[in-house]
Amino acid sequence: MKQSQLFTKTRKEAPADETAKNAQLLIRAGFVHKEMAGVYSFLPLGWRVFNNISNIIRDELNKSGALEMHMSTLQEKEKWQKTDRWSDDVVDNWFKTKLVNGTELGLAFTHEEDIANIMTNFVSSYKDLPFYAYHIQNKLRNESRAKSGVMRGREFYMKDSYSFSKDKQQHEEYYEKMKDVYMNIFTRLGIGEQTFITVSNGGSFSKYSYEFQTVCDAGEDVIYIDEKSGLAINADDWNDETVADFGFETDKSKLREEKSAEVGDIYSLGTKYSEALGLMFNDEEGKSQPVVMGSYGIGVNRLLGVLAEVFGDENGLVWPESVAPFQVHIISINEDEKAIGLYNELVKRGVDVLLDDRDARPGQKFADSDLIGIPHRITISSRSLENGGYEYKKRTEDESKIILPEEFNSMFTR
RNA sequence: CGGGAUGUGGUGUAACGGCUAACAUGCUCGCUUUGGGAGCGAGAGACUCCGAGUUCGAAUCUCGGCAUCCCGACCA
Repeated sequence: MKQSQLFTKTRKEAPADETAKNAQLLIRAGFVHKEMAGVYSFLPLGWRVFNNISNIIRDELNKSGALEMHMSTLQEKEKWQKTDRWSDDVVDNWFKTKLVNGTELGLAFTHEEDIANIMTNFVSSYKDLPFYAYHIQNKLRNESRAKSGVMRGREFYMKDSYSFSKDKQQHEEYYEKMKDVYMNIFTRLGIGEQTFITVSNGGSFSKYSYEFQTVCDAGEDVIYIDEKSGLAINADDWNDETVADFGFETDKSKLREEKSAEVGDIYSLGTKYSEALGLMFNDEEGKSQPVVMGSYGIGVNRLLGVLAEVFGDENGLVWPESVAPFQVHIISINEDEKAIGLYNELVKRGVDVLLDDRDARPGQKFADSDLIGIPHRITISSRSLENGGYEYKKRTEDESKIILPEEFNSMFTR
């Protein structure tokens, strides 16, 4: 894409009402627009990153055997009454609305009820199990307090997967596999090093569940990391029994304490939803049994915020290669012809390139490039050409070097 | 939902109860400039969040509302 066509602009200063680093950088660089507290729109650059994150998640989930689908945001009251989650006394963050005829509807804050109900149409035998589905879509929660920029909003995006199994054992197989699938995702997103599988309480369904916590100053959680096992425990769930069950060091001070942001979680749901919504199958003996369910979430926009938090520096955003809005930023300094030539060549090779062809001064182009945070920068100027080629610099490095045009042939493969 | 704070051109800030609400940045035009957010000049851009009240006089004080941020509670 040519930057002269990019309608968003960078800003020198962040709005005074944003204190979170992620929101400050994302707004300054033109990735998101704040609609209201806890509600952000994605602008072209931000949406590219969002989709790159989504696609990595998709890829890994598809490999795990899950199938992507999409559910509705408008939800019928009746389904939620079956699990006793309609009442505002039980779930206090519903957004509810009405049809013109007065029928009450809810705007989905999660989708367990919906998917369990949908699957009643397709499950009747143990031979239908197991199977896995997922969706990536917005969820609406009437949070009493939005905070941390794009990391905790009232409208946000989640990837949620659901597993449907005939028994606990079958369920455990996929559940355990998801730990690896999730860590693969976070590794590909560039935060594998700082993301820890974290023991948490399992709610009413099972004794324990697992969260995926990324070490991050802007996080809302505190975790204790056992460096030896690589496993962490959520500070909220620190108790003698859990510590013993997982063999954690009993002396808290010997563990590494970090602030962290929850980027994913995996839950065993048991048969709570299947029983309530009638998601049953006939087992080998022809006896009716409830399906054993699991749910597995990843916060997509939260990840985008976490990446901005974890990698952003004093000059702006620093995107990992795997999710950057573009792989290469070409900056032309009065050498548009040569720059367009390289641009066309790279585009032909399938590289995502942003070409700064604006009529702007070099200083501004460099500053904008740093702020936007594309991993590779190529400067084409009379100076670089005199030195025999193009000037190349990584966003994460301070020094640039001259690279000959032909050397680019082997570079920039995502 | 409890507690605290703040609302002034697009953005960031200033202004004692008293002149035509100031400065920077961004934007437009002209000239000059061209390797780290250029310089000079000329412009456009505000019912000071909304509504009441106090006062001769309100951006400024009081009350109410709305909005935003922060701490806490909540986070299926």
